[in-house]
Amino acid sequence: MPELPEVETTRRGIAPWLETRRIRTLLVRERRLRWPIPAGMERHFAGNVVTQVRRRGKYLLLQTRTGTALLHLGMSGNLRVLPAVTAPGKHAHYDIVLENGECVRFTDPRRFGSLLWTDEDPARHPLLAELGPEPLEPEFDGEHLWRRARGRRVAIKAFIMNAAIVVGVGNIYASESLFRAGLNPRRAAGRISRSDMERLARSIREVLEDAVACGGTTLRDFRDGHGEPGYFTAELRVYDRAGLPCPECGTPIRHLVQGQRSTYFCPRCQR
DNA sequence: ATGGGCACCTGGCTGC
DNA sequence: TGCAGCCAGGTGCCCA
Repeated sequence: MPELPEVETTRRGIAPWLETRRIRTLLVRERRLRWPIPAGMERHFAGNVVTQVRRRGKYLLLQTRTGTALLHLGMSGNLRVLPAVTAPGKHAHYDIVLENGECVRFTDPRRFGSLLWTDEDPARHPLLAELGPEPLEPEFDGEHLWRRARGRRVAIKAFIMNAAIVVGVGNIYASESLFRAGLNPRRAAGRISRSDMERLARSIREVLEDAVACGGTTLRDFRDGHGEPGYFTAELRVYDRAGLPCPECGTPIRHLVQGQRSTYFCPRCQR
C-alpha cells in the first residue's frame, strides 16, 4: 500500500495527535507482525511522552523521551486516529492509547508491517543505517544516481526501487517517475547518461512531491490518519493503465513483469 | 558485490 | 454459489 507519499501523509495526519502527548498504554492484540512485537514492548510506551513523529524512507519514527519506536506499514497497513472507545476491526493489531482514551490504531490485514523499538540513535538501527538519501532532500540528485549506477546492470526500475540507492520509491511511483523521465524501465542502470539521470532524479522528486500534495494514492484501501483516501490516483499516467492510451502520444500503455512486480510504460515515449 | 528469486500473509477479484 | 487461481502499494534474506 504505502510508498513515501502515503507514509508522509500518514505522518502528517497522526503527528498533531501524538506530539507532546503522554501515552497511557500500548494495547497489542496481535504480536505476529513481520517481526513479532516483543513481549516487553508495552513498557516502553506506558507513561512515556512522544516528542516528535518523523519519517525515514517508509519508516515512521515515534521519538519519545526514552527511545524511538520504528513503525512500518508494510503493504496493507494503516494508522488511524480514533476517538476513545472505538471497537477494533478484524486486523487492528495494536493501539497507542493516549491519556484521554484517544488512540492511534494500526490495522494491517497482511501483517507485513512492523513495530520495533530502539534506545539508541535510530539512524544507527540496522534497518535504517544502510538506507540511501531521502528523495525530497537536496543530497538526492542526478549525480548521486549516476555515480551509484556505475557498473550496475540491473534494470533502472529495480535500481530506483532499491532503498539503498534512494528511499521511498515503490512500485507505483517507480513506473510514474520513469514515464515522466522518458526512460524505458528495462534499461540497465549503468547505461543511462548523466543528463538522463538528472532528468530521472527531477522526475522522482516531482512525482513524490505531487503525490504528497494530493495526500497519496488510493488504489484499494489506502487511508490517511483520519480515514481519507489519497487523490493522486487520478494523476497516475501509466500505473495500472495497461492498454489505455498514453496521455502524451496515445500509444497503448504496456504492462510487463520485472522481479515479480508489475511495470507499466509507454513504449513510444520511454526509450 | 551483484542480481534474482522467495518468503512472509490476507483479501479481493476473475473465471469456470 | 462455490471455489481455485491469481494479483496486490514492501523488503529482508538466501543463493549462485
